Amino acid sequence: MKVGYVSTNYSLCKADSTFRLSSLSRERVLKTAISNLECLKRILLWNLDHEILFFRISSNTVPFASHPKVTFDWREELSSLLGEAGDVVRENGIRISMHPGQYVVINSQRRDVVESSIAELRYHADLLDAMEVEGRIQVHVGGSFGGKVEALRRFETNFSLLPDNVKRRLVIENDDRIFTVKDCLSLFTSLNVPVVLDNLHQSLNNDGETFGEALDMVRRTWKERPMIDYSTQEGSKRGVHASTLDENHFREFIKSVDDVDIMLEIRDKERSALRAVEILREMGKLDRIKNRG
DNA sequence: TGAAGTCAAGGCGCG
DNA sequence: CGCGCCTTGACTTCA
Repeated sequence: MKVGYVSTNYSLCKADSTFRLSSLSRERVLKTAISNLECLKRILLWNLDHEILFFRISSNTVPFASHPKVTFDWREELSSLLGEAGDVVRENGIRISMHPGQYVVINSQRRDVVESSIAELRYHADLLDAMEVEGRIQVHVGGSFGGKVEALRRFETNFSLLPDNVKRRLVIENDDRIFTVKDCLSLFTSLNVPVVLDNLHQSLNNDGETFGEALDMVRRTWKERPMIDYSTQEGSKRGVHASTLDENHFREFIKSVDDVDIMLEIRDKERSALRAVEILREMGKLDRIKNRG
């Protein structure tokens, strides 16, 4: 199994810097993106030294890349840095995901929202294409306007509008209020899109199945090893991610799963990832680094 | 330099 | 019907 964390590394550098739309300029986008990509490469190398082989790249890497005001070719300008980061990923068997924000709503009933969602997804896929890596792009189903059945149908309809490089990379995650694992599985049946299982969301929003049953079901949607999101809740605040790894919970959790890669959605990022690596190693469940025996 | 004010975007729940 | 919430909240301006 591999363990990963999200977007940036607090002890190393910031890979998710952005700025205000009001200060948008070609120079500002490039300056920030260069700094984010240099940091990303440092993080990936640092992660290798610490046996962390899964990483979620920030959607902020190239700020405003999908905004209509960004008309220049950022891929061209950033190609060598994108290539360098991609080399680190490929040469070491690192697994990559991305998770666009709440404004990507594929099943929106508003045409303008669908269009901007497609643009944002295209940016994510283009970034991974430019890095020449096999990364997954993880989204939620979206809103429930008109009822869940209608909303799922709208997702299926709008899915056909996505560019091929997005379709190939897209995976769907169960959410904590509306769309359960079972709902996501119905989209796998119609669209062949794998399902990312989030344990915290599944515990808050399910159809009576256990976590183990949910995992068995989503496993069948993946050709490669399933990705799962792992978190626990911070106190009694519904859906709020823990500030740090609950080691006892994690240990028990790990006993119940095999053959998955685990993305930690824990707020202290690399700190918890280091602890999780230790625990997996202890339990003999940690993937070794490619080409290093 | 610290604090206050503002931020691209959607959708939902709550009052 | 308008507002706050999603977030280790962060950027930017103002004093």
